[in-house]
Amino acid sequence: MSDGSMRRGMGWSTMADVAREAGVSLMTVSRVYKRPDSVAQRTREKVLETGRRLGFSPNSIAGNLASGRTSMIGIVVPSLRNSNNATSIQGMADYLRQASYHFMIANTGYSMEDEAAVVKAFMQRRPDGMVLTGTRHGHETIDLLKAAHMPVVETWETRGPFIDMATGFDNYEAARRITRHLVDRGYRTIGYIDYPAIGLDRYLERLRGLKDELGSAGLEPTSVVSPLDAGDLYQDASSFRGGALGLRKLQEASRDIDAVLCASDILAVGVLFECQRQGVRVPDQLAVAGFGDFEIAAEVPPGLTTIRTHGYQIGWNAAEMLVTRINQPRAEIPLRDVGYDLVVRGSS
Amino acid sequence: MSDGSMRRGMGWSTMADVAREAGVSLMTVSRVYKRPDSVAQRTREKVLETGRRLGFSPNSIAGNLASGRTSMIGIVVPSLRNSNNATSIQGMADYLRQASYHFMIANTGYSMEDEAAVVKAFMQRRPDGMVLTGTRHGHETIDLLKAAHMPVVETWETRGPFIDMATGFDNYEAARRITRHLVDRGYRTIGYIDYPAIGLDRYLERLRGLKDELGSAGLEPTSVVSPLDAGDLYQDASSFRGGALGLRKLQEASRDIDAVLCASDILAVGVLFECQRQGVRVPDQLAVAGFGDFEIAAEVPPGLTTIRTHGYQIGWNAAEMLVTRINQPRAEIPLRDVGYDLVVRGSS
DNA sequence: TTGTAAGCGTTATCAA
DNA sequence: TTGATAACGCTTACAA
Repeated sequence: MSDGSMRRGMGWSTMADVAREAGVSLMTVSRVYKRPDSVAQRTREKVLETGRRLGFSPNSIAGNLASGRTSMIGIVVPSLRNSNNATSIQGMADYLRQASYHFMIANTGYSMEDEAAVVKAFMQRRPDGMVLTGTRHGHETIDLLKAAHMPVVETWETRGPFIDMATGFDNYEAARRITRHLVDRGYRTIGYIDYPAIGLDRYLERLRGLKDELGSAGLEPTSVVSPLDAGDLYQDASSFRGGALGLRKLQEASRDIDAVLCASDILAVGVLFECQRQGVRVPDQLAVAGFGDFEIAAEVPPGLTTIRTHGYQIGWNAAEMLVTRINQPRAEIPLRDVGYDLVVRGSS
Repeated sequence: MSDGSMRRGMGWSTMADVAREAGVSLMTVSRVYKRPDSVAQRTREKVLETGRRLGFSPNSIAGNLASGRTSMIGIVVPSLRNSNNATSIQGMADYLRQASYHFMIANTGYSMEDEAAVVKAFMQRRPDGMVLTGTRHGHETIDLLKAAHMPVVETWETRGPFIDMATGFDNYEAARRITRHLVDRGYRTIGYIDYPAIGLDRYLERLRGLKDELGSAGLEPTSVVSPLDAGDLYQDASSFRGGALGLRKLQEASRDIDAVLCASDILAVGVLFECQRQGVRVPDQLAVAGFGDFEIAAEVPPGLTTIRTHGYQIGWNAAEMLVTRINQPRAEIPLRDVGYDLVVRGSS
């Protein structure tokens, strides 16, 4: 910051100030900060030195307006507290950072109306791309994004239709896989604790996978409970308790359950805790399995059998696909399936 | 989107398009979208209807440039995966949303150089305010923010000096409080497992509090270990393992430890898991205490004694202070101490 | 209540 | 390699 360079609202010096001080044209200053190589070294150094002296910081808002590009991504997630999301957000953050993009982020609280509102609000800032969680969205949201030709990546699922691009894994197959594991291990009466949020496709897919797999094994359909409860949903963090609650519900529903599959590791760990309190031995009296392979799954005794998802990779992919498409608007970018892994531990 | 309204880079209609179609001036359209009440109802309806028809969405980039305000906040955190941060981020998100602000967020990976780079990059987008985590920052960062007269809130600590505003709690006193609890319970040889990241003031404060409290109780200084390990630090999530590792280090250092205090609940839960694996009874053979009161603290058997921090409130406060200051640049906004609570559970 | 004029600080474009 | 000029789409300030 300096002398006579104060302007209106802010106290920033501008390119014009630097240009005048350095005795070059506005455009030269612009070039120095945007594509330094396109300016002669002597000129560049003079300009940079002047810029430093004036405390100049390029105003990207102005640049955005002039160029029509913002280098900004909008990210929409159901919750900011969900550690699953956190991992994929970190993946996006890491990719975007090295690509010189920033991102704004908002949560919808699992509500489609809120999602629509967020997307609409984000659009006014003209992001270069947008990342959504899941594949189920309101018509308004979809129409808006499509009409604007906004590059969009939907995450965590691989079953379309998609607005534009997608990366994730097959929740249905993953659920079948871990169910098959339980069946192979000899468990016959498998309870399911659903995610405490309604209507998310990826959780519906998991449940469907479980049911189909049990069906093809000739087993009775499972007993399904959900610890759904407004408080839980809003807090989102409170899912250990949800798992404990779910186990109790299952126990009420039928006494002879020998395994419990949970829609997430957090729920499953809650089940393990409840078993410990009840003196139920895992896996002898009850097997437990989760979904996600969060860090705790490996650490909680006796180790939680689960499906490892690749959240970080999903985030990284999403960002990479977006940036690719931004730079090559006509590129056809196919679905990226990051897969999943069955991880067997002591709980089964 | 419509007919002849396609423009340069983007395909958006502009206020000028709407104005022409609706037969009013540009300013009237602007007013309709910014302060609807300042326009006659008939006019307003006509403009809105036209806007809808043209798929008009106000370009806030242009608005920002003209008005010198962005309604954008920059948030800088050490890690996006840390659930402690997640809670306070949610607090900010909730406040900012109702105040019609958006935010961009970036993580520094606990590095001051990265923090400086992030702050510098954010500044180019001219946010209306900035939130930093902690109170220790590089000179460059501090000078930049001060020179720009950027409203800034530092979070999670209450000991200055501050760049501008701050909200948090007294980590030193909180650590003394929970240490006193352990001492009162009769524990005499208290080990400490430090946070696996170096030089963060709030963790240094916690350790200092522990030492001072032990000192005034006339007890031997504690045995301190840190599960520090590059992998842990980078992943940040891997702290359950850090707790287990820390316990083993403590056990090697001295056999007669009867209590362990941890710099975070995650570490403490890792200790509980390790105790379970080793067959160590908690709290009979070893008491365990954490810091944070994450959801798991209440759920893990036998319940974790800990310090409840008010992360959501910290986030909410930070956002509120920022918005207040933005609207009243000369307002003196004092430190907001959200306090802490000792929560005693079965582990002690 | 509505309109006119003058920027806001950059970048695209074309020319030198 | 550098420069002149015209946008970019909106808001502020003032006028009617």
